[in-house]
Amino acid sequence: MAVTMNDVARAAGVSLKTVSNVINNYEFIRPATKQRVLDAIDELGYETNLTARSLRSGKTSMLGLVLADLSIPYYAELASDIMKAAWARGYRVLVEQSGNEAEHEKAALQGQFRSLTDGLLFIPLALDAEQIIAAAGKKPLVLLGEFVQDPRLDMVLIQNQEAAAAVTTHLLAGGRRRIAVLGAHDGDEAGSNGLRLRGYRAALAAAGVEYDPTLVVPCDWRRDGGADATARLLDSGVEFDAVFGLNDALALGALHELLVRGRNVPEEIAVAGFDDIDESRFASPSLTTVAPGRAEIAERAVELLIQRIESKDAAPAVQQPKAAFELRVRQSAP
Amino acid sequence: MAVTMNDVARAAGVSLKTVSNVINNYEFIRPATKQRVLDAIDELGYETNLTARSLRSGKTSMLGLVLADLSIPYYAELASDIMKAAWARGYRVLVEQSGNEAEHEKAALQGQFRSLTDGLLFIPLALDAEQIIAAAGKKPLVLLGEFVQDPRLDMVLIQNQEAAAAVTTHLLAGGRRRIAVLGAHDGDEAGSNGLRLRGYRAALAAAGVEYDPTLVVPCDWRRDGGADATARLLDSGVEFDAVFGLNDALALGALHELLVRGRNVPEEIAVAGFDDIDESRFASPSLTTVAPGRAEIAERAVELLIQRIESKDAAPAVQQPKAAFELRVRQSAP
DNA sequence: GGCCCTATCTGCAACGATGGATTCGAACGT
DNA sequence: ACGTTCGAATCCATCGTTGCAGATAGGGCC
Repeated sequence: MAVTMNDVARAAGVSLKTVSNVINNYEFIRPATKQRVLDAIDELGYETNLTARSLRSGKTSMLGLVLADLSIPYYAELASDIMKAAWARGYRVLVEQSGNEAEHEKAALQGQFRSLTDGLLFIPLALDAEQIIAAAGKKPLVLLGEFVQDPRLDMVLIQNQEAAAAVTTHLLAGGRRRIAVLGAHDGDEAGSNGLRLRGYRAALAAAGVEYDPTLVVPCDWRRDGGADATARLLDSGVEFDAVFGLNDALALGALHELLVRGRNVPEEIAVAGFDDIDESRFASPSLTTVAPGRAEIAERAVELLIQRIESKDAAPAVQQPKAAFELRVRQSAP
Repeated sequence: MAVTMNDVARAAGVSLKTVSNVINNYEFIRPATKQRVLDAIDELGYETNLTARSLRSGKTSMLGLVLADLSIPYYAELASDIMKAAWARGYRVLVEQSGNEAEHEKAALQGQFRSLTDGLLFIPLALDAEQIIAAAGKKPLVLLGEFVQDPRLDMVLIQNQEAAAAVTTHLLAGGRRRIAVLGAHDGDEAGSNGLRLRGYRAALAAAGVEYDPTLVVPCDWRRDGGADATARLLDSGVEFDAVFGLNDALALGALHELLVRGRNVPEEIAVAGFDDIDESRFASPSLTTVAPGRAEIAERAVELLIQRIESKDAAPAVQQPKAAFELRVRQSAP
């Protein structure tokens, strides 16, 4: 049915191995022979069977990418960047959605599906460092951005704490003193929520503003989570003059709820987010946020993973410099 | 290095084939034997090598999905749905971004990468039916939603024309008479732009409103495309009392530009879109749009493709009923 | 001229699984 | 009692490539 190397070899009057050599750019082939093989390939419409190649060579040229859900804009945009970066280096990306559930994350780390990839990019949300190390197989693994550090794991970090502090400082500079935080729990330590909350507190402390736990509202990191949390906050009667969503979706949900309730943004209440997804630029009012260096993270993570795959030396996790972040001041918090 | 079936067989004291039989749930195996094999698998941490299985069985259990770019919310949400539908049926999805370029689409249809998948889901944007038929290989192929019909191809359609007509009719019912259209070219016929434009014209005609080509503004189907087009429209001095973005991104870009320019939405100018992406619900004002039945499309397309893969009969493209659409009336065009 | 080297091409054996035929008893029917 | 059937496990070939080791033939060197 399918055309194989054997068919090409027969058509070109050479051995199967020579066809293989041509395809793999083996150095010592007479130009005439090479041309004959290429012609035969063309004529028969031969295509390499990547499955067979993988089995024999032990490489799949695919990277796994585990994230919560593609319908979340930040992950979708990050996935897009990662796919482009991988593609440019001759790798494809197999995406797996964990739905933010520990079971799925664990399954993705161990699962059969790993035998289809040469390495894994992982955005952990439910698992902590210990669990990841326990569950991880022996193939290269690079963690992305959203996590606490651990010297035993390779990871590409964003400046969660510093960037969150920058946002908070910006809000403080605008005269805000009662800044609500959406998406964290008072006491969170690990994970991006913990780190961003820490940044918030550090900025408050630096400005001599007292930290008030009643301003910290836990919720899902999604638009409706942000809207609900804001509604609860308004209903509870807690006073606040700014909202910091720990990601843009939260901030946009909050923004929506505030406007629905007739609050003026930013005059009465300022709103800021974290991520700088494309949508934020076009919100009304446009959303002040911080860009964590998404493109850079994607590039670095892919680069690091491929390096681990291709060089056999299992070097211990090198401390990567963190990606540069950039505050984007827009209308919602000028 | 990796544990193979052979190792398991040795450990369990059975033949390699018996291990294979256990894994594939072969009916006639003594419970005791089965248990011994399972124990051995567990103990050795054996994992099936999917590459080898694919080579031998000729099936990869992967579906290809070609779309323009995951950073576009509609595609990201669709991809998410598709992956879930495929997953539920035991298939994985390998996403490929075409960037909306004919070359890339063609490459995706023919490329080596197809040897990694059992079939392809394809959202064509740059290629027309002829080109697709010419480029397509012999593996199953199902086209998604955004395209004109062709009896030679399998496809799952959305009601482009009807849904666009419904949006237009809604705007007309609100008293709007000068409805600008973003994202089409006067004269477009094929593709979703053509079909949606046709729906718009049909609705105008039904209401006895004259069609004015100066209200039709071509642009990229992205937020900034919509914003730019709106800016041009405003600058040109053409009068209009509503904007219909042929997708939500366009409408959201338009909404943003209108608000920046101080126009009242919806009092002065109503805005409506097409797709009902999650973001639209949370825009301010929230966006009136039409949901084309995304979940249904995803489900149907996956189902159809898998059916084609698993039943060898190459039945000619059955005319699928189109997915049901639903108008979502919100603040931007009440 | 004999020897080694280099360029060019070939053959064999894997990679790790599955399909199909086959073997070997034990149970069954008459 | 003996052929038949059926459950349970085994054996062999095979999927389409690539790695590694040959094989062959000119050419240059001494």
